[in-house]
Order: sequence, then structure tokens, then C-alpha cells
Amino acid sequence: MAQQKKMVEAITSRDVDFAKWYTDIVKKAELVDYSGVKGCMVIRPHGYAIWENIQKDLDRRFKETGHENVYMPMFIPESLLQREKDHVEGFAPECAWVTIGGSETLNERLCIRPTSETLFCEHYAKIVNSYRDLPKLYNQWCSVVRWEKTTRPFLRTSEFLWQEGHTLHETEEEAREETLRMLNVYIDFYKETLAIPVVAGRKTEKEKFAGAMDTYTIEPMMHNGVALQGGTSHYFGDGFARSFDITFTGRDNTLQYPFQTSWGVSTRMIGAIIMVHGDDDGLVLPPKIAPIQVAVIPIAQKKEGVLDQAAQLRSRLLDAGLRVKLDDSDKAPGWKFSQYEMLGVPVRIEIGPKDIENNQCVLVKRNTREKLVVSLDNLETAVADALSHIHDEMYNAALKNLEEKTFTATSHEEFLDTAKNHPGFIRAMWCGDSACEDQLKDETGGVKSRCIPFVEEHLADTCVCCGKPAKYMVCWGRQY
RNA sequence: CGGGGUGUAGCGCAGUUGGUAGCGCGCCUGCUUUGGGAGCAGGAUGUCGGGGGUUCAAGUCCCUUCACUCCGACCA
Repeated sequence: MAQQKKMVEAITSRDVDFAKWYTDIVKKAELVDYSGVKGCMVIRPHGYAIWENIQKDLDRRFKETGHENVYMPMFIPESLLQREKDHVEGFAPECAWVTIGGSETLNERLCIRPTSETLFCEHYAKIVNSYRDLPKLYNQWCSVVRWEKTTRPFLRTSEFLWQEGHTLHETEEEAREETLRMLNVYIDFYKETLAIPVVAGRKTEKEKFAGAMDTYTIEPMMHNGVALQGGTSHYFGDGFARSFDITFTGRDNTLQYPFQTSWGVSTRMIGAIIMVHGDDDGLVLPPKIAPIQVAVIPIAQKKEGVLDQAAQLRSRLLDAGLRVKLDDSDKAPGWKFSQYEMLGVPVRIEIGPKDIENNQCVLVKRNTREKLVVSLDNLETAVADALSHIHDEMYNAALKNLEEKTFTATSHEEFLDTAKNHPGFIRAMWCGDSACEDQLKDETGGVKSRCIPFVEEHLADTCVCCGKPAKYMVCWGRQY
């Protein structure tokens, strides 16, 4: 009874209060701490290690597709930011400014980068002269600052970590290819590394990035049916190039403007991992990015030989290339079980006197809590198999949730009814007029167009809002 | 930026008509324990978010400010 009470108190139930459950996890899984600066968070070792693993995996994918890393300044002079009209209008409301350096008031105030398009453009204008200089395939890992009104750990913070790719191309076709190539890198990464399925598509005019011609997005669905913009890839045309006077001499010896893209994902992904996979016992981490993949818990560890055996298992698993933690602290085993479940560790190995006698250990999967008795002879393969199955099971569970919470509406009435009664995505036809987007958002209290999916279906002939002929199938939903 | 809530020990909280600071967990020491958040004994820990005011006296009343959090509007 007393034990049960403690378990219940540990964390708010996901189905009772999703928002509170989220903040409970973020704190109890030791991912972040709040800082003294509004909207900024301390990313603690367990949270930062997840980010490092994400970086490693993505960075490899970027390099494989030919990109190079660079670093731009964190300050943008106001005049530079203003060179592109739509861009500055989009970001002005959330810029933080530096006006004093040392004791001197600056002649021109400096914006702390909310994104670095302008800096890349300024640099590209200097270094690109000929078609032979193209393409430029640059990426940077950095933090950016956006002065948000309301903040939540990982989902929306004043400062966040991200990567931003910025590329320049000789032709429109090449730039458009790059835009979709990088979106596909994100889609693959979400599936193969984060075990998260996404709806991918193009943003409507109303939802696209400030200054972009086309914005593509991936939209994972959280367990409660709410969407999170999980990553974007933009095609800029030659608009920025014209504003920033980036030119090159083409193959035909004429002066031309290059075509540009940008794409990014941020620490917000960690929020998605929490909200897609987590449960009432805490975090559930995809094995590929878990800072600890295997927790070895000795049972009756003061008994002769137990710790020795546990240490041997640890070093065997380390040798197999896994991230392993042996917890030989004098906490009770039950405490350790709960602790590593809270941290989301995918696999737990229990090793006690009975196991040693039988040349075995107990393997427990975090996602299903399945217990397997494993012969010590097969330790490495058993753990590797478990990790690989866990990844697949997590992906399939998330996919099932996405499918179960995706609805179709063919009439206005049906749309409003679904929006009101069924959290999730709604697939419905749209005429292309942003007035209908506004109306649906007002009527539903926040359901917006997520994207026009790459895979469209002809669900009806008319717009779900105004009844005029439909042009697109749109995926609609609420978002974080 | 609008509406609500919360700030008291590391964490979670109690604190009555104003009267000199408490509980649980955790932490430290020792012994016993160990297959789902161990037990006993002893011990340490406070600018009551900050500033101002009322009062003989303020965690408590008043003013002000800051932070966090939830719900909206804006965004990756």
C-alpha cells in the first residue's frame, strides 16, 4: 500500500493531465532545470546527452549529403536584418537587441540572431562569383533567440539549440531538389533514429516561413493527438539573393542570381520524443539516442561475486559498442528499477545470486516491461535484438496512435464535430483561400492547417469550409 | 500581451483571529537489508521569492516587483 502510494505520487498521469505530465517528466527525468532568465532552461547532462546523440546522427546524414559545417556570428546589425522585407516583418516582433557594448551606446543596435539567413546571404555575396563556386552547401549548429511570450521546456524557449542549413544553387530545379532532399533526411531521421512517424507535406501560404516561396514540414503527432512542427525545409527562390545582391557569372557568361534553401530542426525534437513515446512511469527513449541504453542492476550486491559478475556484464556490453551504466549504489533494487524507467533507459539487466547460479540474467524492456531470462552465453545478441525490437515496437505504437487519431471530414458540420470531439488530425478538402483557414481556426478554437500532404487523396469535390471547388487535401490539427 | 494558479529547508507541502519556523521525502553517520521506490537509531539544513509599508510584533495584513506554471493569441 505504502509502495503503491509512492508510485502514484511520482508523476502525474498522462491521461489525466497531459501538460502537467509533460513538465513532471521533464524535471523528474533530469532533462532540464529552470534558469534565472525568463524562458531559458538549463539542459542537464541527461538532456544534453540526448541532444549530442541527435547531433551526431544528423550531422553524419548532412555530411553524407555533401554539406559542410560553418559558424556565423550571433549578432545581426539592424540594417542587415532589414534587407529582406517579408523576413524582417516575420521576425521583428520576437527579436532581442543589444544596444550597449561595454559602456558605449552602439551606433547601430545588434539583433541576437533569431535565424541566420541574412548572415549567410551577406557572406555568400562575398564568396560566390562564378557558377563554378556553386552549389554552396553550408550548415551551422548553434543557438538562436526568439523572445517568446509563453515558454515551455523544449517546446518553446527563448533560446534554443538547433541546426540551420543554408544552401545556394545555380538553378531553381537544383534548389528545389535540395529542399526536398533535406526534408527526406529529416523524415528518415525521425523514423530510423527517433522511431517517430510523421505527416510530411507543404505549408499553406498562410503558414509558410517569412521570406520563403515554399515551406515544407514534417508533423509528428503527440500521444494526445496534438501536432508539433517537427522540422522545416524552405525553398527561397532567388528572392534573398536579389535583396542581398548575391550574383554569379553563369555558364553563358551572363550575371545571374542563385537559388536558395534553408532547413532546420531544433531541441524541440526532444519535446516530441517525450510526448510521443513517454508513459506514466516516465520517459521512454528510442534506443539509438538514449544516453544510457542498458542499465545493469545487481541484486543482493553485497553477496559474494554479484558485483564482479555485474561488472563483467557491463564491460562485455561496452565492448559490444553499447552505452551502459552499472548502478552499484546502495539504493534498493526497486528504487533503481523505477529510477531508470523514469530516465527512459530502453533495457534493464538484473543480475543476482540466483542468476549467477543458473548462468543467466533477467532482461527487461522499458517500452513493454516484458521480462526475458537470458543465458549469459548470449548476452550481447540478446541485448542487441531487444534494442532493435524496442525501436520497431516504439515506431509501430506511435504509428498506430497516428492512424487511430487521424480522421476524415467531407462536410463543414463533420469537420467541426470531429474537431470538437476527437483530438487528432483531420484530413479534409480545401479551396486554397486563407479566409477559410481563418474561419475554421476561429470556429474550432485553434485547429489550423498542418500541411498539404505529399500523398493527397480526393476526398470530396468541394472545400470543407466554403463549399467552392476544392484544390487540395489538407491535414488539419491543433499544435504545440 | 489577456485570464487563472503557485512561490516557506535540496524536493513536495502545512502554517488558524498577526505572537518568535513545522511535516514528509531526500541528505549525512552507524548497523541491519537487497528479485518493484528497505528498516531502526542518531544528525545537519531556512534572507518564508525580492523591495517597501502598517504594527510593540508580519510567513500571515497592505502596496509594489520578480520568477515559475496552466489556458488563450504568436512562433521551430
